[in-house]
Amino acid sequence: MAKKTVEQIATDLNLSITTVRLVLNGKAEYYRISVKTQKKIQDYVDKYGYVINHTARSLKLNKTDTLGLVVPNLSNPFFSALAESLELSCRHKGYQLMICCTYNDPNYEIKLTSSLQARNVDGIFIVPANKDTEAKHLSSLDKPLVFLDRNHHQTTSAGVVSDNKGGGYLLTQSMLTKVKNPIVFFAGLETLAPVKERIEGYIQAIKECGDDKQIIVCHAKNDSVSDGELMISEYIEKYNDIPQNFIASSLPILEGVISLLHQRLGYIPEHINIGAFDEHLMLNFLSNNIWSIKQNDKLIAEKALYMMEQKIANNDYQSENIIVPVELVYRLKQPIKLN
DNA sequence: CCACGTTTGGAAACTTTAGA
DNA sequence: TCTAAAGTTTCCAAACGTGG
Repeated sequence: MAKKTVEQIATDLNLSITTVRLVLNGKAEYYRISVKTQKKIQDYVDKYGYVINHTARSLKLNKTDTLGLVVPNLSNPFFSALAESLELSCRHKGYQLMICCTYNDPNYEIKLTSSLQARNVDGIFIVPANKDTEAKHLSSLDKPLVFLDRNHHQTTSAGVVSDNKGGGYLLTQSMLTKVKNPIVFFAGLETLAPVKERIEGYIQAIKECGDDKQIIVCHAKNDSVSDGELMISEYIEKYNDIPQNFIASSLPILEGVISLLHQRLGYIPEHINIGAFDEHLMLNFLSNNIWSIKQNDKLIAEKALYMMEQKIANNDYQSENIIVPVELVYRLKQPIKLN
């Protein structure tokens, strides 16, 4: 069946385009279109259907009711959770969200954002790869921008991030109450602001504990499972031992670390104390003591969308950087009681 | 310079009402 | 009953950005 345009309906019913449009857009009451006419149009639509042409609408209105989201990837569960929360928030407010992945390629990130702009999205949420790409977006895009997850401290930018330093501090401090040996920090890419901040929190907590504990930070090339594996195999080679306590700066890194331990040993030693950034239900199924920092993706999404709406509504909206609190989740294994 | 399909402000066309 | 005013319903034409 050929799709019907407003014009087609108007022609077939001997009405004007405007009248049909008003009824279709629910403005019939306001413009007091007669019930007879309304019914005529309604019956026609019930029979043949009508799908609005958003391209034409956008052409006229110069807005698409579409927002863009640029994230590094969706395999990191934090980003998929964030994308999902944002998608739900957007849907709730009548926006369609276009989700794009950079796969950690800064050049591709630039291409994606300008491509979104070319498609006339009303605004773009970006998880920027680094300070340079963030600056580039700010200077070359003229759409409202809201940065997520990473704060590179640009004065003019709007952003929503988690309290990463606080999270690192909280996590380390809590582990220290239970742990004797040093805690190793397995970190993703060092240039990423959240990683840096989490390490700062870790170092501060260790310094404050006064036990003269060692600070050990290992860096991976990237925030990926394979680089996590590589990082711990280098650690094992260097220290000729597996770490007794460690913190992973992201879930992909954690996956890499425990996956390599599993490959090498055939199991994950239960005595290892694990600290993780980003919460995941599957952590329930490890037999270790586990502390994890849960980011509030829902709140991040809500704040970010609110900010975006402010920016869309008026150009001189005062940009701000919001820091969203995190939550510590722990799973301390109780010894099994027999009898 | 038109075509695409929609939105928009302004106005035409028609109907009802009030007053004489 | 007639007329003008008021109220109601519908329509017109231009514009949006880009490719052919």
